This record gives sequence, C-alpha cells and structure tokens, in this order.
Amino acid sequence: MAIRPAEQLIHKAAWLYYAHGLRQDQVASQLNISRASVAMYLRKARETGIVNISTSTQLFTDDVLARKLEDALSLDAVWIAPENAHIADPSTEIAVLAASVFLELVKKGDRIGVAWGRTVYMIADVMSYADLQDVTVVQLCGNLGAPYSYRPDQCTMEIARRLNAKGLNFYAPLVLSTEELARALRDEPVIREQLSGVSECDLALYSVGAVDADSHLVKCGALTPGEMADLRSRGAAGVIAGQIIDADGKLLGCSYNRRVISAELASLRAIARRLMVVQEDSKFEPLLAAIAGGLCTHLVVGAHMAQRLLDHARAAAEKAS
Amino acid sequence: MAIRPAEQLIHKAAWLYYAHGLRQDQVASQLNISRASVAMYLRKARETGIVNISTSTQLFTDDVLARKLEDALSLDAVWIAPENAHIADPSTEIAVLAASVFLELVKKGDRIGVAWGRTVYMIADVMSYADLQDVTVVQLCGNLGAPYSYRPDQCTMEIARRLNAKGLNFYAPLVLSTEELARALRDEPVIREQLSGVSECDLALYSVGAVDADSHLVKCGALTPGEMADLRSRGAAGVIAGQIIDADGKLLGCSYNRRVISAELASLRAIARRLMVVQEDSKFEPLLAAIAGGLCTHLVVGAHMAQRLLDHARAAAEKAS
DNA sequence: CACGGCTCTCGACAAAAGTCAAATTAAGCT
DNA sequence: AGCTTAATTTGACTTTTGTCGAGAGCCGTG
Repeated sequence: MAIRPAEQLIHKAAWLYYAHGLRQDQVASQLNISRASVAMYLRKARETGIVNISTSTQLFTDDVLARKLEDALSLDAVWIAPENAHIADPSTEIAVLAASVFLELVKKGDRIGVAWGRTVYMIADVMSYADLQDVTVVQLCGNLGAPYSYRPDQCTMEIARRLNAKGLNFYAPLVLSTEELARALRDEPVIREQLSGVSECDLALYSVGAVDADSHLVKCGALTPGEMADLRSRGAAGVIAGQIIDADGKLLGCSYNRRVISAELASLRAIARRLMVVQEDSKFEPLLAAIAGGLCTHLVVGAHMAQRLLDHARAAAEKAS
Repeated sequence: MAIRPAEQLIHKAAWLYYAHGLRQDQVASQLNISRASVAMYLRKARETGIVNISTSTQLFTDDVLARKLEDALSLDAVWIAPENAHIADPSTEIAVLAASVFLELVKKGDRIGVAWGRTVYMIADVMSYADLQDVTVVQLCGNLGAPYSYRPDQCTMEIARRLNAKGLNFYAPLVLSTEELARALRDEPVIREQLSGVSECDLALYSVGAVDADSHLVKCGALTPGEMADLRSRGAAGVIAGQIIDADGKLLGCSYNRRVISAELASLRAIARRLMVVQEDSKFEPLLAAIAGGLCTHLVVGAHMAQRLLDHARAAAEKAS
C-alpha cells in the first residue's frame, strides 16, 4: 500500500504539531498550506491513529473495591466504572473505559480474539483509532444473520478497522440445524484452521450473555423463548461466544451447543489475557458462571456489579469456613 | 504511595476531557471547579504522563533510504531524520525523532540500559512524559564528574523521571587511575551485580563517541588530547558507553579500557533491542565501528549520514564481489 | 469541450483553550 | 497564636484552534 502524498502531509503536519509542539500556523507556513488545512490534517491524523492520545486507566484500578475484587476472585486486574449521579449513562461509561483498557492491553504483534454482542459492539464504537499494522483481530464464533448491526463479523471488522489491523472473519453460521452438519462443518479445513487458531491469541475481548428471552440468541432466532427457558431449567447460566455455559462455567451438554460453531472454552482459557466486560447489572449470574469457569482474567464492570460480586465472594468464603 | 486528592482530580479531568471528549467547560461543571483549573489540570496530566500523546514514526521508516539501509547493514529498523532547508536544527530533529522512537520501543515491564553523552541527554530533554511504573532504567557505565550537565547518572535519572520509572544508578567512577583498582572495584558485589544486570535489559539507548580532542572523555579529563591521539593511531575508532572500540567494534586493548567501569560489549550485545542515535555527521567512522561490532539493531540518523552509510556499504559490497 | 460531481483548499468567523495577575486558601515556622 | 510563604484557584483577557461555506482544481462522461 503506497502512501499517497496527502498521507505524507498528514504525517508531517502531525509530527510538527504533536512531536515538535509547533502551533498550527507555524506548521502551516512550514508546509506552505493554510492553517485551516493543517487543522483538518490534524483531525485526520487523530482519526487514522497516526497520533495516539490515550489516558491512563489507573484511576479505575486504584479503587479499593477493585483491589479487593482482584483478591477475592483471583483476577489479574479489575477496572470499576463509577456509577454516580454525575454519570449520564453508566453503560456508555463502562464501554468507554473498556475501550481504553483494551487499547492498553494490546501490544505489537498481538493476535486478538473478539466475540460478539451489544457490549462488544459498543466498545468498538467508542474505541479510538490506532495504528497497529502487525495486529490481527480474529472472530471467535460463527456468524448470526441478524436484524441488528452488531453481527459477529461486524464487531471483528469494526475493531480491526479502528486499530488499522488485519481482520480475520469466520465464514460459517453460528448455529446449524443439525448436530451432524455442525460436526461436518467443524471438520472442514478452513473452519478447523480458524478454530485452532483461537488458542494462539494473546488477548480476548468478550462479554457474557444472559439466558433469557431478551438474549440475542432468541432475538436472532437461534433459539425460541421456550427452548431458552428449558435450557435455563436444565442449568444454563450464561452465554459465552454463542455457547451456553452452566453455573460452573462448563459447557452445558445440550443439542444447541452441539450445533454451534465457535471457539472451544478450553481454547479461550488458553488465551493469556481474557478481558471480560459486563455492562448490565442483570448479568450477575452469567458473570459468576464465566468467572467460575476461568473465562476471565481481566474484568471491567460498573460499581454496583462490583459490589455485588464482592458481597457474593465474601458470603461464599464465610459459608466455607 | 497514596494518591493525593489533587491527583484524583487530574485523573478525572483527563479522563472526561480526553476519553469522553468533553469540552473544558463541561469538565469544569462536572467537577465543580473553574475552567481555568481544568486547563491547568490537563497540562499537569500531560506533563505527568497520565495522558499520552504519541505520533507514529512510520513516516521516517517509510523512507526508501531507510529500507535500503536496513537491508545493507542488516539492522532491524532505521529511522532517518530529514535535513532540508526547512528544518532549523537537524540535531534537535534527530533527538526529537529518537525520543519518539524510544517511547515506541519501550514496553511494559522493560528494563532499559542507558549510556551517556550529549546526544542521550538531548533525547532525554525532549522526551515526553509517560507513566510506566513497572519499567526500570539502568545506567550502563560509571560516572564522570564533569562540568557538564549530562553526566551519566543524570541521563539515567532524567529518563527515569520522564517515564515515571525506577532509576538505577551506578555508584562508581567511569575511569580509575590504575587497572588494579578498577579490577578490585569491578569485583565489589554492588558493582558486579549492576554490571551483570545489564545483559538482562530489554532495550538499550546510546550513541557513539568520536575519538578526538572534542570527545567528552577529553573534556572531562579522563584522557588527555595526547593520549586520545595515541589511541587513535593504535586503531581506536569510537567510544561506546565510555569504552574505546576499534574499527571492527571490538574492545581496544589498552590501559584506558582496563581502567574503565562499564558494561561489557558482550552484555550490550545480549540486549535484544539496541537503539543507537547519532547526531553528528562527523561520527561516521565511529558509527561504522559500532555497527561492525553488532552494537546496534535500531538506528536513528540524519539523512546525510544515512546516505554516507549506504554509499559505504555499497562500495564495500562491490569490492567484495 | 462543456458539464456536473468530486475532492481539496482557503478566508473569515465563532468557539475553545491557554495565560496571567490577583485573590484565596493551606501550610509551615517562630 | 500570629506571621510569612507557598500553593491553588479563579475571572478576565489573549491567543489558538475548529468549522463552515465559498471557490478552485481535477477527472470522467456525455
């Protein structure tokens, strides 16, 4: 990909402005263009990730609650988004925080696994741009034709686009109608390769889904409300990368799971850094299940959820003693 | 280290402004302070590395010349600072570029070896602030009491301060008056430990010194101009971390070198990423020597020097064929 | 070759950010 | 306590930056 002269100019303007600290009019006279153009170039530079402005998320880990949670749940790191009267929309706050944390966790050369859902898409949406050409973003599960804009492949591609990274999509449906077909498809070289590549990821980004009629699995037609209720009564506690898990975070033995094309839980656990983000307070049980299953090393949640998790962990510890 | 309430405010202001994209007056009303205070907090946030603004140095590696040099000299990466009429001061430009490159190369948890000299100090001086608490900056060579502000320990400490990292100083003189004393001092546990810790570094930052009367070694009284001229006639080609090397980049066998307390060349070569920065065109031969000795994997130079290096490499290749 | 459609560029104005000295508060010291 | 000194905070002012519509250049097309 040859660099267009315009891109050269953007680079130069960004360099003079941000690295040298010149003012826009000084940059303009250096490059013999108008100051207005400089301002425009600088905006483009920010939008394309040529310049990177990042703020430390230290503040959110420094929370005492976050430290206590790290200990209680043996997680590597926890970030807690405040939820007070000043914050207009807690779920957006969580997404913005998660995007910052995610960018802080990404390193050069990383391979990143991304699942799908409203949360992941919201994170992608507020994520700032970066220039990480040697990064690869891979899709963790099959696709779901949906009336929503947050299809699995869109989550992956949007994040790849923001990072200026390579995006690897998964060309298979999430759920098939028979177990046989799913087995056959999983054996296809293309799919097999993609699935085995998951454990080579250095970083995963996902949320956990609830097992109820509001689930995307229901909304997208993969399961009927009745089936969902049935699974729930049989121990389903949450949804990870399109798969149903029980309260221990283990794959639930059910026809649905056998018809799904997605990364195995063991592959997910093989990823060193697993960033889980949960926005809704209602996802308490699903989150507990995911944590129990060791599907999460790094966690971003709201203050209320954090408190509930800590209370639960303490109650459990007391019961045990 | 408890976070003072003021620091909390700086964090919050930076978060709202840079991560959420609020305007200063909106931040001010959120935090119930005046907009002027917000502006001040934001400046502090930038100065302390709570927010990080970095510009890609892509532009300088994209240069065709840089690519050719990487091939010709088998270096991992080369950055070339332009030297045209618009650039007021090429050596500053090189330092600014080197500082950006350095920050791009630093990763979390790194141990960084830093040598000393005008170039290194200039880089430290223009380096922007960052918040890398788990990084350690170690001094690669002994100290030289000097009338200059760029003593070895100052280079190390200034860089550590800018990165908000731990600085590890070297409490020994660079040169001693007898070889015996130098040997004895090198055997001291404190010094021995420091020296052996050098090869555990992940990144090194240094320049190369010239073997002439203008050298710091002469200016600081470590060597007389006469001794320097003598060393030169005996094959001295450059100075690395206070030690004299020959044209092949090997340690020159001389009394001076035996009286020096500094990181061994083998230890330096054991560091995976060795960033060498050369500002002066006059340091052509010293740089050739350093490259010959494998003391450099990443290089930042000016356009003129880059051209000379390439011409030299090509002439050498032609001769060989 | 004239015509829209397109992108790029610029001047002028409005908005936002930076700065400074004065005022206020906090902190140290006798 | 009473004084001095240093550090914050602020309102008012200046400088810098963002934005928008107009105009200029460019290309493919009819």
